[in-house]
Amino acid sequence: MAGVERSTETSAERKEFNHKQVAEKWQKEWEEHKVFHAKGSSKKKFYVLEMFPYPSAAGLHMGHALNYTIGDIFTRFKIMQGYDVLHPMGFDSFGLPAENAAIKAKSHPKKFTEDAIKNYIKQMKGLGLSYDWDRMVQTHKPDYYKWDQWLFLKMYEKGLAYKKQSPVNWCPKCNTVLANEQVHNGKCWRHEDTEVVVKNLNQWFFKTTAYADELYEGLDSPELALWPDLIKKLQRNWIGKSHGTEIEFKINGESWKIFTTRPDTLFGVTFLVVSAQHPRLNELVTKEQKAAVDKFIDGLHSTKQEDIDQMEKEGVFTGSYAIHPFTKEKVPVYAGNFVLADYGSGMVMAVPAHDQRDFEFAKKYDIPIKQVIAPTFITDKGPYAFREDKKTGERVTVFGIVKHWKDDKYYCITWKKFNWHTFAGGGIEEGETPEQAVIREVKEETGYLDVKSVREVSFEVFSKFFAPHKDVNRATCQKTFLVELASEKRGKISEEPNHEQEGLWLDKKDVDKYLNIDCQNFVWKSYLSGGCAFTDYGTLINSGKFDGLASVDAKEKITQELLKMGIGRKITNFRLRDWLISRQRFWGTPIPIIYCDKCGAVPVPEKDLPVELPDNVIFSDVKNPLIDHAPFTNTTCQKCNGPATRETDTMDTFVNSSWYYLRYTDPKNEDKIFDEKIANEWCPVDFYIGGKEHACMHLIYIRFYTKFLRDLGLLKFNEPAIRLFNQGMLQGPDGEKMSKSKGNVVVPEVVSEKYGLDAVRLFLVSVASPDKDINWSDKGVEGSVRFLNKVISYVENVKFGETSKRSKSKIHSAIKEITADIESLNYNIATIKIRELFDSLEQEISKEDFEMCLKLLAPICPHIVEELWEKIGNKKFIVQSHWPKYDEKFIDSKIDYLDKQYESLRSDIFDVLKLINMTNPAEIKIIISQDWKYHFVKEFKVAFAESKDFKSISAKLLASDMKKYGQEVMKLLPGMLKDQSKIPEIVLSAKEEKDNIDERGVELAKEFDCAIIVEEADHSTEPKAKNAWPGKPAIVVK
RNA sequence: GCGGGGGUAGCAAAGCCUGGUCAAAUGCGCAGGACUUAAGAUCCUGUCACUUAGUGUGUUCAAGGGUUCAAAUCCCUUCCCCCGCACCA
Repeated sequence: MAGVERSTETSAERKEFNHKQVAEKWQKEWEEHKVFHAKGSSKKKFYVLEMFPYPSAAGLHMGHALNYTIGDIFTRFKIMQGYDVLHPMGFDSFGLPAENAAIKAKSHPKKFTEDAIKNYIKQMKGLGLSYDWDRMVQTHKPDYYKWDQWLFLKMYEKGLAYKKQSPVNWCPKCNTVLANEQVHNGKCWRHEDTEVVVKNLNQWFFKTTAYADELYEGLDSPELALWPDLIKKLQRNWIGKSHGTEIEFKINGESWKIFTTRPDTLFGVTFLVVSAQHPRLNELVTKEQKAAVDKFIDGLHSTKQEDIDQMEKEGVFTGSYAIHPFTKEKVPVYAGNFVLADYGSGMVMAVPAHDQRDFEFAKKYDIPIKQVIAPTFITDKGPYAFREDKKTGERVTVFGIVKHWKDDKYYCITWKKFNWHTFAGGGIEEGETPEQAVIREVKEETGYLDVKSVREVSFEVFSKFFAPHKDVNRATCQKTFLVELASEKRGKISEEPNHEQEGLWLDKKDVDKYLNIDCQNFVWKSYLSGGCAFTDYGTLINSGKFDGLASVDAKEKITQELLKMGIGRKITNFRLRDWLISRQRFWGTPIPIIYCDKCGAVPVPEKDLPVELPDNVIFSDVKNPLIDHAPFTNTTCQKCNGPATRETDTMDTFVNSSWYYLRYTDPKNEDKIFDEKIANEWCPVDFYIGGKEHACMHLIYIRFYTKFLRDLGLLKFNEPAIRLFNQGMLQGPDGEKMSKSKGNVVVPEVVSEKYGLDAVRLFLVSVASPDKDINWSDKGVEGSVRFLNKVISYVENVKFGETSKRSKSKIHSAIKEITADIESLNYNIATIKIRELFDSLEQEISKEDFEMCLKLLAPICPHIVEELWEKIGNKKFIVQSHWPKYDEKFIDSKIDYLDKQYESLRSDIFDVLKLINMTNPAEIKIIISQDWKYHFVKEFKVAFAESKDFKSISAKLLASDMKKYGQEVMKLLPGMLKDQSKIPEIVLSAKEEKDNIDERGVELAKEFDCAIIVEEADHSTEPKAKNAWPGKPAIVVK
């Protein structure tokens, strides 16, 4: 342990380069020179935004650091590219934790909040993040939430803010409303013995559903093209647009609506279910059923999620019947616990045959199940594929799943001629019932005579195929029965050409493998499962004039018919609900509404905003202190001047974060929420970074607000951000989420003190792609420290002069790749390339070229790089220098290839030395391949590109000058064809290869401490010379 | 149940979209060597297995199948892990 301890100390300090001082020095310099101030004057603007934090008392953690580093790197990159970058930070400072702390300490949440903010700012500044601090917003300040209230009034004006009854979690002991997070397993977080109850309270809502369609359709718009697909999918799901049909059922003469996405199953309706919470439920309950229904409703405990999850589908008959719009049959109406009151119309039609949930319900309450959709199998491949050009003959068939009299075995039949594996069965004859037919068929085909019982299993199934021997299509409707045998008593198999059939008994588990016809398999599975709903599409049966239609067509036709009858219409439904913004809490934006006995709810006039939270309140743990705070609540009505009281509910904190990105553009405006011109210049945000956990809340709300503000005429765009990025989570070294209880929390200050801030930054972005979760690793950071030390010592020893061609090529291709990698957020790849670049630098380099390298590292390790930048004699900040541009003319792929070749030569020499166990060779001879082989490879590649056939390639090659080397060529060819890795990607010439190795001769001689001789095979006397190959010289060690 | 993301060498993690240059970048770990009185640091080498005066062979990218001259990469099936949503009619 002691050794480890020492090692890190020395590694961080050995260069007499005090990381901490360097970091502080440059942070100060940047601040003094206002390096990160957005000017707003330039045309080339860029807006980088990270989701602002809730300032928790625990302070900034490493995960924040990762999140902000991602944005910081991008910001610096964009500044260097010459953009005027807006990169602000602020605080989402209303929220429960501060209020809870205040309750505990009998203090004010403002104090906790502002202390936490101070701490956050200090920490963030300590991380050297590139924020324009002059633009900070804090949502708990009246000059900010004033505009929340203003927006509320605007929504109220447009009818988008409204009040209605809604259930909330209520703790009877606390006598207060609880947030969802405060409910633990259905109990109050402070009273573990107290059940939370659901209470209906009058609550404020924002009508997000007014924009549901646009929010949904917008996901496909080009404006969100750069949002991650994942987020868009989550939102799509959340908004949940579904198309369906609304149908009216008459119940007791009244009209009741239901919503369905499957109007094609309408004829299968055997009951209706109304939500137990339906406001009009009572109208349906008859006197006789009242007691039962009341009992049922009392039995429903709460609407808490945990309970709902485990709840069985239950219901009770209301006593009323609905009239089926087509069949005019009476179908019973049930009240059920599984129907949502606020989705659709709070009532559903139940089709047990084709909906699993309805199926279970029907089984439980013994309600008839009526099949109206037949599973349909159309053979579309092979000789029996259904043919449009042939006539179709329809017939009804019966099949028997024949069960053994003793064992759990089933009788199956092979139709040799067709290679069909089926159960026994066939057509129905004149005058037969299906049961009679199946018994007859079974007897004929199996020979068994002693049938114990017959019962229909599975659905009627349709299949369509072509019968080649009859030259017609067959469309069959198949009924399936379980036929149980009583004994082995057997007669003659009488089916006519019985030599074409072969029957056998199969174990239950083998049947499905044996059957090779889809519809037979379907009925078998259906029999095994003991029955379940068939929920797929198929062909309509038992549906009057709609029989024979496919589901898809039937949906349309049935809806049309209902429309004609005036009792149905096509509608679109959304899962998205209106946004409940009321919070029975103190620490939030007060809702600017007053209540007057005479005038009701009256909005506070704009000129009286903000409605401020009072400072001198007394917190108790019982309820929102605003309620008893007379100076706040008592007011006068704007309309009648009579006495009135203020709304004491505050707004959900998501309200505050739904438009903050706009306020940053004009944070100090006292007259307006923001200046439209400025906001429209900066926005939408070019690059928005935050966690994916916000997919369905914050990111929906912020889109909603953007659209609302657009409709107020304040914005000229539809979506808040052009590009969205979801960073991964940083986990502890153990791969677990960091938490105090697990003791795996990594604190930014502590580690940057130990390893240096830039090393930590480098590590954070080099472990993995920033959108993946990563694990903290001390060892990993040490690796980053090592690399930075190398860079520092390189600068100490570098000789500025000429850059070699090789380095030049490397630098320019690095610039090209790294620029693209940073742009696309592949920071991890960028860091690897930066490491490779610095590792490849030679002692001598031109100053300009080295500066380009340094710039590439600047966004990731800004402090050290700034220091080195100064050290090599630069005045202006490196962040304000220009991002390097690559020049294609310096990039030489040949150099790369020669480098690779050289590397492999070195490693081959190592191999040989190791193999012959020689440590001090006297001489190493490197023999470059014969000249003709280069031609051979070149010509081979040409021939190979045309054809991969051995004969044609060899013919082509032997027709050329290669004929001279025919014997060798023919020896080499098969190998090259077999293993194409032997084909060099670039073929140079013997001379170029020799020059390359000659050039490196000194290096090699030094490395192996011996004489290096390079010669060409054509002039070599070594027998090994013949082994040489283009790109792979022969090696002889002495 | 629905939806999403994954499974790559001791570990972490690239590669997959756009198949060949992939026994697979890079970092960590580990081993050997150089330097050193020594340790640390640094540098070099190796790190799937076997084999050899050599650049070879074998078996690998969760498992199985398929497409292809060629598969970590494309298609199908199965298994496992993670994460969202959850009675949405």
